[in-house]
This record gives sequence, structure tokens and C-alpha cells, in this order.
Amino acid sequence: MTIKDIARLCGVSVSTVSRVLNERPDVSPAVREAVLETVRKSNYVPNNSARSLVKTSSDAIGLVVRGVSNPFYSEIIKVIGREIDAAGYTLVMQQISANADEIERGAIMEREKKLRGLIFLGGRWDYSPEELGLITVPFVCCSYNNSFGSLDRESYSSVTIEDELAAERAVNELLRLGHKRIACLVAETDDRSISELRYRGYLKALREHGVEPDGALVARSGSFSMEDGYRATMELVESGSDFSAIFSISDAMAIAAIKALDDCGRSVPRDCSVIAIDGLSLSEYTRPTLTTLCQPMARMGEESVKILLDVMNGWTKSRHIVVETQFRAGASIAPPA
Amino acid sequence: MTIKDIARLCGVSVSTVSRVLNERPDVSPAVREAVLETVRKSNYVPNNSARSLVKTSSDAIGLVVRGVSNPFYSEIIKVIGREIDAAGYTLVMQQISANADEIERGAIMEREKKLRGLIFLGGRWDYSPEELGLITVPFVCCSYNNSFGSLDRESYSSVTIEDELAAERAVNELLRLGHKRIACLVAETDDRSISELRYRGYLKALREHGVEPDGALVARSGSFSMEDGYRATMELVESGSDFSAIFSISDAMAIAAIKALDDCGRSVPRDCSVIAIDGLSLSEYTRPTLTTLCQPMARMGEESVKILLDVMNGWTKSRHIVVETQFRAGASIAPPA
DNA sequence: GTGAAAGCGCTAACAT
DNA sequence: ATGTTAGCGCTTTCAC
Repeated sequence: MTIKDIARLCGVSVSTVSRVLNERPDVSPAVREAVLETVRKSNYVPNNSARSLVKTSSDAIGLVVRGVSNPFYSEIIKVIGREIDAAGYTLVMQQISANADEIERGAIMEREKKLRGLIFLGGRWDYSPEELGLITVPFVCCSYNNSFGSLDRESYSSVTIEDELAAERAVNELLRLGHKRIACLVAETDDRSISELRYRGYLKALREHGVEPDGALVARSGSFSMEDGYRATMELVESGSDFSAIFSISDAMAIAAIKALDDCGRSVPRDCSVIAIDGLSLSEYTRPTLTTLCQPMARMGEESVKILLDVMNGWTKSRHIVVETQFRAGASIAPPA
Repeated sequence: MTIKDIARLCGVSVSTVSRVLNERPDVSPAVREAVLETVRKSNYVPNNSARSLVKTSSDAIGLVVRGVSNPFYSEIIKVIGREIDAAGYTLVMQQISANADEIERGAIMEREKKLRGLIFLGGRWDYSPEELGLITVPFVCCSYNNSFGSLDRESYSSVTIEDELAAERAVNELLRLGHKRIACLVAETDDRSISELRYRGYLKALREHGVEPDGALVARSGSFSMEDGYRATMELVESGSDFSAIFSISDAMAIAAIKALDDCGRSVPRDCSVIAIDGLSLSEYTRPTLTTLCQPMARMGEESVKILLDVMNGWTKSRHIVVETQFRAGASIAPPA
């Protein structure tokens, strides 16, 4: 069933059918109705490949998700998918491991799928203009930006929280309660990524309160997974280091940390406070509920798509949105014993 | 950069380039090498739309996810995405709400994207052959099948656990511990879907042990979300019904239920046992850890893709795989007080 | 082993 | 308001 068949069935030309299908105004109501009717009852759906071919661009927007094991992404992916659908575009998603190169994947996708735009979810923070030469469509970095790189701000868009600040706020909450020996649960401290940035905020908060950071209180899990978070916390406890609170760079790891502490006979928040950043809805159903700085995930997904569409439409060159985290009081922090 | 450009750059014809790109044997090694070299350094990537157009089918596999708020799907989506990538196909994902029609969406996608195959994640169980007329590519139902419908088993494939049996096993665990007043937390009891099936298993287990089901002990949440699970459990407790255990049809709802019980001053498992089905990795990090029947998500995702590829390749007409759930002992069940 | 040319289904000039 | 036609970039006969 092609456009030709429809044309023949209606006794009109293919261009007329094309006009109707593309909602052009210059078609008589009668013909339009007839065509629509025929389309309907023959279950005809235009061939997207043919369309993309002639328009030399498709209706596809690529989503490259890096380091997939972060549950925080699930919610955002959901929103992005919904918004892209709603805008009449098609979501083409690729998930890549944390050590794969998202730019390379994005560049290939762009050419293969004739993408109109790209959204990167979770990536490196140190792109250089050179390596982005291969990406020629608009793209937006969701939940991260290029603070370690040398990209011209005009050349890309982003939607982020202020990670360093959020970490500072979180740690300040602990300091305010009187904690001095505050441990930090990170993925890495020098991965030029979200983990490093939040780690910096942790250091900054400590220093500003005259607390000297202690390397022995830094637990590196190597990833964002609960499993690794659990293990790293266990090692921290077993190391014998003295601490009365933990700042975790992610909710998922914090939940694993609480479990680890519990398994070591330490009750949260009585024996140890735990605070994190992310604000998974899940964290409201753990016991104790997690005190955390919420990233507005729905908003972040929505803004990412909105910006991308705006840039694609030429309405703006680029846009960087910084969204606010919101403190969500849980029951996982308390003054030190 | 098109195939023509490459041809010109190499001083050969487009057909030769095409042959090289498609790994045809009838090209001289010298020319092949030259073409490959040119392709490489010009960053040329073939236009997928043009390819799909002439081959009248693309490299795309559609994934329709219905009722997206179920965290259980995230893991499976991850695996399916990985496997599809690995097989050299492209994942095109559409997420639809629980009350949308996945068959209609799938049919449209099939035509628009010239899909090679479809995977449905979470759908109705009562398809009729008529309504599937529009789907002409192979498809597999992941985590559900057509037990309420009238589909010919030959006409589709599926990967599922035995939901009713799993529910029975879960409830049996509670009965074995001596529980008699067992509540059930479901989405709906008559939605001809996974919830109804597991509810049936619950009824069956009770009856087989001579326990008369009590309608007052059925908490309908209306969805699979934690929020609704929490609310439904709250209502159950507030109704004043007497029960010593809860069987939840999903892990997520069970976690919410545990939280609700806790908020009502009931400790799990001391005052009330909780068991579920799903086996989210998350459930190993809650306190208490959840006792649950694990669905082998990775395997389910892998098998879904494998079956689809096999059917697409004509190696088999259809295949129905029933995977085993695995009991994972947690700390959420105990004998009644 | 290689090239020329037809055509996949569609859109967008250009005619009428 | 509607029809005719030239490609979009690629694969695939069919010649040579």
C-alpha cells in the first residue's frame, strides 16, 4: 500500500494525496475528505524511509544513554520519550556502557538515522570543540554539562542542576546538625564527571566550615550501582574509620549504604546520618525515608526536549538551563550521638 | 557525503562502492581496500533511509512499552536495548500509557518505520486474531502472553513466567509459615492482565489450603506504582480488617506496603509478613530485605530478542518460553505472632 | 570484476 | 486546485 495506490483508489494524483497527508491548505475539502477516508480504511501509513530520504532528514531524535545502571535515568527517559512522542518525533534510543564514547555513537546515529537532534543522558564533562566536529545537529546534554571541557557555550545546550552546589547544600545540612566526621560515598573522585563535581562540593562545604577533609572517609565505589555502593560502604565501615554521617552522591548508593550500615549493626540515623542527591521517588518508601536533594527529573526531561525542539526550529541558538534542587526532608539524618 | 561522493573520490562506480559496503565477494581486494580507506577518512555513513527504502524494510525493531511506571521494566528494557544493538539492529522505542492500545501503536510503527519485528513489554492478555491482522511482522510478548485471548499459539511468541503458579508459590510460603489471614495487594482483580493472573494464583493457593478468601483482604491499588500501593495498603489497614501477611503482586508495591505498615506502627515481619513477585535488585537493599519470587529479567530480555531474531530469520515460526521464577529469601516474612 | 540504469515511495518544484 | 515530473541515496539486475 503506497501513496500511488491511494491516488489510484481516489482517482487523483499522488501530489494531491501528498498534499492532504501533509496538511497543505491548497486542496479542496471534498477531495481532502475522500483521500482521508480512503487512507483510513486501507490502513495506509506513509513510508517514513521514503519521507526521510526526500526531506534528507527524518523525524528521529536520538537519545544516547551512557552508564545505564543509574535508576535516576529511568524517570527522565520516560519523560523524554513522552515529550518526543507528543511533538510528533520518533525516539531512537541507544544505551551504551559507562566507558563507551557517546560522541562517537551519536555521530554515527546522526548519519545513519539522519537525526534531527540528539539528547545525551549522562556523559563526559570534558568535550573539546574538535571532537564534536562530527556532530552537526543540535544536541542537549541532560543532567550534565561541559564544565571540565572547552566547548563554546553557544555550540550546545544543557539542562543541569548545580552539582557542586547541591553537594555543598547536602553536606551543609550534616554540618549544621553538628557532624564533623562526614564520609563521602562517590563513584570516583577524578572522573571529570558528575561524581567528581559532587565530590568537590563535599570538599568545599567541609573546608568552608573549617573541617579538614580526611581521605580515609572517602568511599569510592567505582560506579553508581547499589551493589558497588553497598560494597564500598562495607569497606569504609570495616576500615575502622570514625564517622557519624555519610554524604552519598546518589540516592541509589545511599539506600545501599543504609543497608550496609544496618548489616553492620549501625542504625540510621541514630548511629549514622545519611544524605544524598537525586530524589528518586523510591527514596520516599525506604525505611528510614531518605533525606535528599531532589533533581526535578520531569522538568529536566521536558526542558531537554523543549530546548532541542527550539534549537531545531531555529528559534534559538542554544540554551543552558540550571534547575533548582529541592531539599526533601526524610528521616535519615539526625544530630550526632 | 553520499555513496556518489565516495565513488567519485575512488574513481569507481557507485555499484562498486555499494558492493564493498555490503561485503559482497565480487570486488577486487585492491579496490575494496581503497574504498574502505576513503570511507573511513571521510566519515561516511550510509543513509539508512535510502537503504530501507530500496530494501523495503529497515534494520529497526520496535519496542512498545505499556504502563511505563513499572520499575520492573527498566532492567528488561536495558537488556533488550543491548541485545538489539549487539545484533546490529536499531531499537525504536515507544512508551504508552497503561490505557493506550499497544497493538494499534505497534501496527502504525510497523508501517512507518518498516519494522522488521516488534517486542511488546506489558500488554493486554486478550488479543483476538482479528485485531492482530494489522501486525504482519514477527512479534514477541515479553513478560506476558495471551492466556485470556484467542490467539493461535503459532502466530506469536512469548517469554513469561507462570504468573499464577508464582503467585501460588508465594502465598504457599505464607501459608506454610502458618498464616491464615493473608491480604492481597493487586492493581486490579479483573483487568485480564498480569494482576488478575497473580490474583488468581492467590485465590487458588488459599482454596487449596482450605482457607476461604475474604474480599475485605483484597487491596486494589489501580496501578503498579508505589504511590498507589502505599495508599491501598493504608486503606486496608484503616479498614480494620485483620490480617497477618500480605502477598503483593509486585516488588515495588510490596516496598510501598512495608512503608505503609511501618507508618501505621506495624513492623515487618514481626507484625505482618510481606512477600511479592518480581525480584528487583532494589529489593535486596530495603530493610527488611524483601522475600520475593524473582523473574529472571536479564534472561527474559535476552530470550525475547533471540526469539524475535530467529523468527525474523525464518528459523522458526514461533516460540513460547516459560522461564522459572526463583525464590529469594529475604527478611520480610515470619510466622504469625 | 565493474559500470549503467532502473526504481524503492515520497515531496516539491513547476505546469496547467 | 490539481497533475506531472525530477530527484532524494541507495541496492540490484543486467550488460560488458
